[in-house]
Amino acid sequence: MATKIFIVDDHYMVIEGIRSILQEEKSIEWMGHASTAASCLAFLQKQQPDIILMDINLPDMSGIDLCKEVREKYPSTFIVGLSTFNQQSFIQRMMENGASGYVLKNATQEELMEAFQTVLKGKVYLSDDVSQTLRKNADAQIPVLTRREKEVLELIAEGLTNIEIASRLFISTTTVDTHRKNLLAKFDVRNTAALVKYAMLHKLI
Amino acid sequence: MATKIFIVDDHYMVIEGIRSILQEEKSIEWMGHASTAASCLAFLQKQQPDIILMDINLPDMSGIDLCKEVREKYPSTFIVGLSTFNQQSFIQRMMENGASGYVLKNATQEELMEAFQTVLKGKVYLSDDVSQTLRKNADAQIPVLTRREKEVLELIAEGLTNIEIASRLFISTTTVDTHRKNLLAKFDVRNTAALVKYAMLHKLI
DNA sequence: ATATCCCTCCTCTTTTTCAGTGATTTTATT
DNA sequence: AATAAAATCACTGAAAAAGAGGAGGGATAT
Repeated sequence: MATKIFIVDDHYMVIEGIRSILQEEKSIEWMGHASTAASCLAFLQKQQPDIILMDINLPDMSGIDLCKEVREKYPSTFIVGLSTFNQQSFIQRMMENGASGYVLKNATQEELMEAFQTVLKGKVYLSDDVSQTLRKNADAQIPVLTRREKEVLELIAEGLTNIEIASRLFISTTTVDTHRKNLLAKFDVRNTAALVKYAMLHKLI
Repeated sequence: MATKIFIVDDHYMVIEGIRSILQEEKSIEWMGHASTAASCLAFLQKQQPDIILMDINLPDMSGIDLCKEVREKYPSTFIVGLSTFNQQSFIQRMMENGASGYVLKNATQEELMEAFQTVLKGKVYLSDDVSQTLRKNADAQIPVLTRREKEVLELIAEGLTNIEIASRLFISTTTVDTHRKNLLAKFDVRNTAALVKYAMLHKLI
């Protein structure tokens, strides 16, 4: 039985590329593609592929969040993350949300096929570059932020002062200050500038 | 005579996608592709295509800088920027550096062909989404930074204080402060946090 | 029930940034 | 050689953030 593959990516060129790569593979059944998270979810209500190749940058929802939702609703469908970004923060969060693999958009046909075979066995597939990135930054785990910390972080990055943030969130300025200090500690940085850079780098804001 | 096309992009899937899209076009001659700026420049020493489709994210050099270099050395070759990012900062800087067009990676075959035809006539082609983005942010031009301002900005984002930056650059702290103030003014922001966010957003650091 | 995490609030001191003005010297550019 | 742009330095005062420490209440999970 052929493996049913579905793609979620908003770039026509990438879709065409994958289609062209998989065309001659007899063991693959191309089920189609979606360019938004919404249309992906709509498709899944009718049919379930074996594997979804999922871009992490989608117009309506983050692929990272979509991954979580799909895994919860359709646990029998495996998800392989697909991205141009070889960054541990993305990979880590994608895997945390139930992805079975992660490949980059420069993956070859062989890599892609190997990823599918590995994932179907219930194992995890990471391309060489990706697993290298993970190993390299094994110590530098991205910190997990609380709901409040995220809110404060976003307002900080927008340029608001503690006083302004406090009045926006209806809390005391000292509380905002505490959150700020916790953020600095979690990210292991010395000041706001480095904090914002770090957060932007890992797409936390 | 067929139009000679060359692609610079480090993503195999995108290359395959474009090749597949252009395959049936008789008017197009596919000259090949490069996945790094270096191999692109090496190729150009031997052959000159009519149009280069150039990704702005390359492993060894920014496509924006590569664009400038190629335009200076080979003025008869037109360049069309290619990116997933529909951001005015990228588009603007690409065009400033001599690109004749800018298309997104979700461009259709028709758009691509239209882009080529327009560019060959010496005109500028921007896909609908892109020109819309430019119009929308016509007022919010990204500021041009001086060499020193860039240096200071980078050190600020790394979390250094004025005193540290001063000693790193062998200048007075008041000078650093002046650069800092100029940066805030140019970006029209109130503090470091917003400055760093803005700079990261537009990939200036 | 008790341990843990999150959110909340407080004081005090030191350091850094922000705002406003003004000015001199280099370095390009025409 | 003239002009413009960039880089350099300085002073003052106000505002904000960073550093250190302590503390209580509420939710949740084991």
